Amino acid sequence: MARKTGSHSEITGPRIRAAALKLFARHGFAAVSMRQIAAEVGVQAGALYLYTPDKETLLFDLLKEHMDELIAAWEAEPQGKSPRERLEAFVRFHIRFNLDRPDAVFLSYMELRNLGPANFAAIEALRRDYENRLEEILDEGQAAGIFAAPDTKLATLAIIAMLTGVNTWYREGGRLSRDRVGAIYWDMVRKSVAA
Amino acid sequence: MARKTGSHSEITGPRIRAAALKLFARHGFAAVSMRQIAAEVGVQAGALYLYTPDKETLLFDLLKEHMDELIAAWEAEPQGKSPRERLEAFVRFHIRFNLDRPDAVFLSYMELRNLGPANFAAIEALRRDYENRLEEILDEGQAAGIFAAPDTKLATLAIIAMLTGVNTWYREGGRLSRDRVGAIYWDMVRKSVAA
DNA sequence: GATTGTATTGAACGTGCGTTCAGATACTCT
DNA sequence: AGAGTATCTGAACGCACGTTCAATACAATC
Repeated sequence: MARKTGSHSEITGPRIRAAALKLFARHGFAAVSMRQIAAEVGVQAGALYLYTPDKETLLFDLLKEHMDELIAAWEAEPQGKSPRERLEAFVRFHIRFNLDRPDAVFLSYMELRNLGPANFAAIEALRRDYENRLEEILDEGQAAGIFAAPDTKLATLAIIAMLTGVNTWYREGGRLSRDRVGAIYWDMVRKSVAA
Repeated sequence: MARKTGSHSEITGPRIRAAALKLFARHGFAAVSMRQIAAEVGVQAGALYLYTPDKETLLFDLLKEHMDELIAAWEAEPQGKSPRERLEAFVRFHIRFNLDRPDAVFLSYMELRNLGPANFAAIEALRRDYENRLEEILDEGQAAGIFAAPDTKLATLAIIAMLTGVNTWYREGGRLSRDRVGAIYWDMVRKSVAA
């Protein structure tokens, strides 16, 4: 046996990335073998190397793609006029975006240490880029006198940690809808930096 | 060669746990081999099995010990009278305790998935126990009318996520002292649930 | 100084790892 | 129909894994 009927790289490629994302998120990068990923796709391990030069690059591509999507999605979001409107948009956007991609979010926070120095630096830079969007909102509000965060850098990190934490407990069909969760977190964030 | 000069279980046991904690936190549970842990201690891999029945139990013992210490330390903390005093004490305690044990905190959040169902449930129960301490403070304050969190359960999770996030960026000798960080976070937490 | 108990070695077990590659089959284009 | 390209198999490489255990050297007790 060799090439399989109906095989196409535009189909197999995405399926490999999807399988890797799911398995890495569930069991951890180091605990997942190339053979397991291949089995999930229904292919032999050797075939994966048509789509990635090695295992680490497969992880890196997933993380890079996630961060690029995150930043692009935020830039596509309608921007409010006031810092207050922009902060509310950020809070609701971050929760919504992350709840749509639990596996990728989990990976981004857990598996950075499995990257080599260059790949690690690339992802870190994207993360800082995203954080800076929030920090700028806080700085503007601070300058306008409508926020009174004791330290906008720390407030940035505190808010992002708080929002990202939603992914650890939120379950679809649970006590609260996504919108309700967004409203509750927005209330806490708003007050935490209020003047 | 067999037994080594100066060898004692009261010395080797803790050294094994310390080496495992350090390596698991740095590289991840699955990525660290028993041989690496043994090498860090200066012993052969077989010797580890005098101190643990298997690798997973070694991880579980580290997590269990950390959670027990966390709860015991909080109970040993002087309890303020008002909910406001107790909340401030919690915020400062959590940051301080976690900054003292970065490796154990990291493990507790990252490696739960490497536990079997029973061990996982045991750690989860301890975590919920700890979270309930904070939730009770918020409920008391809410009843007394001095807090106005929109949802004390979510406020609990949000505050803990925010505080635990300090471990991801704090570096000794950086821009801010631990006390200053505690003060800044207390300001944000206080306002976030303020009436 | 002999005896008993404790701590460790070192080799071995079977298994699975990431990765490579020659060969084989399916698709695409003329 | 046939040539050329894209896709995948299956076997193999050397290496490392978690765990077990008989043999053995040291420590503690008398």
